This record gives sequence, C-alpha cells and structure tokens, in this order.
Amino acid sequence: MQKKIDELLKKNHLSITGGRRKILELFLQQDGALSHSDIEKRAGEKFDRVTVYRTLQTFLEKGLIHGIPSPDNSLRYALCKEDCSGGHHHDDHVHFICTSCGITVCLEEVMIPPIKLPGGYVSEQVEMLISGVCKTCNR
Amino acid sequence: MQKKIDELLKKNHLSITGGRRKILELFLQQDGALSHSDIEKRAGEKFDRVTVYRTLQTFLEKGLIHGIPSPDNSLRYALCKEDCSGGHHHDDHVHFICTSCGITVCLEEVMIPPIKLPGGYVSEQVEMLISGVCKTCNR
DNA sequence: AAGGCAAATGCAACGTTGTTGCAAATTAAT
DNA sequence: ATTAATTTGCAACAACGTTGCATTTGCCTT
Repeated sequence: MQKKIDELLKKNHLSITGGRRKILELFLQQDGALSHSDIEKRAGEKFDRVTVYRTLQTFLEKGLIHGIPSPDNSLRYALCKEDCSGGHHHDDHVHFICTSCGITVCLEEVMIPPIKLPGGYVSEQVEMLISGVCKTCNR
Repeated sequence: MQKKIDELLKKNHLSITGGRRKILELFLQQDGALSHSDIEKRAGEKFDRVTVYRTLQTFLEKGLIHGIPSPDNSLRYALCKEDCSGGHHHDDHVHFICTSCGITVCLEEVMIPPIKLPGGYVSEQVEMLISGVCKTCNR
C-alpha cells in the first residue's frame, strides 16, 4: 500500500511527504469521494488545515483527483483512474450521491450519454449528478 | 412588472415585502442564474446579508427558485417555471455554465436523457451540468 | 381606518471555511 | 553532507453562513 502510494506520487512528479501520503491513503482506503472536512477529520490533528487545502489543490492540478460538485454546495474529491493524468480527465462517468448515508461514489460503469445542445452552444465538459438511495442502503 | 411580482408572491402564500420584491425583480430582469453574492451586490446597500439568505431559503422551500450546483463550489439560483410550485420541481433540464463570461443558464429545451443505473441504485433526482462557451460568447 | 398578531427584518455576535505571507522544516539533487 | 527548492505550520485575515433577539412591517379582523 505504502509502495503504491509512493509510486503514484512519483509518477505525477510530486515529492513524497507525510501529508501527501496520508491524504492519498485516505482516498485509497475507500471508494467514496471525500470533502475537505472529511479529510481534515480523518487525518487527525497531524496536519494543518492549510496543508490539506494546498495538497488537494496540487492533486487537482496534477490530475490525481477530480472535483465533484454537490447540491448542498460542498465540493468533494475522488481519485481519478489511471488514464487521466496530466490535467486531462476521462471524467465522463456519472456521480451518485446517496440521500440516506450521504456517500458520494463514481459510477465508473455508467457513461454520460451525448447531449445535443441548441445552436451556438459549445460543450467542453459535462457533469452528471444523480441523487437517490445507494446499493448498500437499499437492502 | 411590479404586478407580476406581487402575484407570484401571493400565489406562493408569501407576504409582500420590499426585500422579496427586489430579489424577485433581479431574477426576472435576466435569464441567468444568480449566486448569493450576485444578489447582494445588485440589491445595493438596501438589504441585510441575512435577509438575502433567509429570502433565498424561503423561495427555495416554496419552489419559486431552484439551486444549481457548480464546479467552483458556489451555489447559484434560478427561477422555476410555472409548473413546479410547492417544492416539487420539474427540474429535468440541463444547466449550462459559460467558461468565458461566467453566466449560468437553464436550457429549458434540453431534456436530461434517462439513465440506467446499476442494480440496487435508485434515482431520485438528476442534475446535469455542462460547461463550455455560450451562444453569446461564440459570435 | 385602527388595533393587534404574526411574520419579516436588521443588528450583533459568533462559527466555519478558505486565502495569503512568511519563517522554519523537510525533501531531493549534487 | 551541503545546498537549493519545495513543503509545511503558524498567524492573521477575509469571506461566507448561522443564530438570537429586539424592532419594524405586513396583513387580517373588527
């Protein structure tokens, strides 16, 4: 695990530090997306708020994670898959937010269908957000 | 215009006050969505920050406006069409954010296509967010 | 039209969230 | 090991959002 983390950092030309290791670990430990405050809580008292902000910013720029907007106005972050390094994302899957347990997950297998826009509009990025009840809460 | 505003308020069982009038006017004066700070700036010094928060909250609850999440983590609001009063929204259209001028608009004519979710997931609400260059910026 | 009640507003205080500058510490390269 | 560059923590600050309470306003009844 630690090895995988370090490789991930190196691959993205980032120096290996305690904070970055810890935050990456949190992302790898679960498949749901994390908000800034999630990370701050789970990382314990060990890291400064500012470091978390800056680390997330760096990860975003390097394409390690992507941001997911949510209806309640709190941005969440999730790990990108292998093929979207370098700021260019293959982020064309649906995001799901459970209204019961609050988890946010990437539904990698659900592609966003193509949309025909009215004349004059040019699409650059598409984000699809579905809220409802998730697999786990439904049983 | 003033008449239309008052009717809208009455129809939604809201008392008619200066603040509500002014905020509704702002929404009617343009077709783009407004953030909290947009409203605060345009309303001038006349209204307290808190009043704006509470008014938007009230309008949301009554179904006069709906919230639109955005990638930069600032919630915007837009007027609902006639048929979605009472908290139940017919909010199944696409939202478009222009990366050039920053405007957010509802593309009423573009419906969100149905999505098939993996087993166990139940959809309650779908939000679709497209960013790119808008009609006006493209010419 | 006036009085009384409920609702809305403004104010103050507070908590949270996010940003910036700078000095100290840590990392990576030589 | 030394050095240069990056990263971190701290402090201060700014923006955003919430709450309680006193005052004002809108609205209903008579």
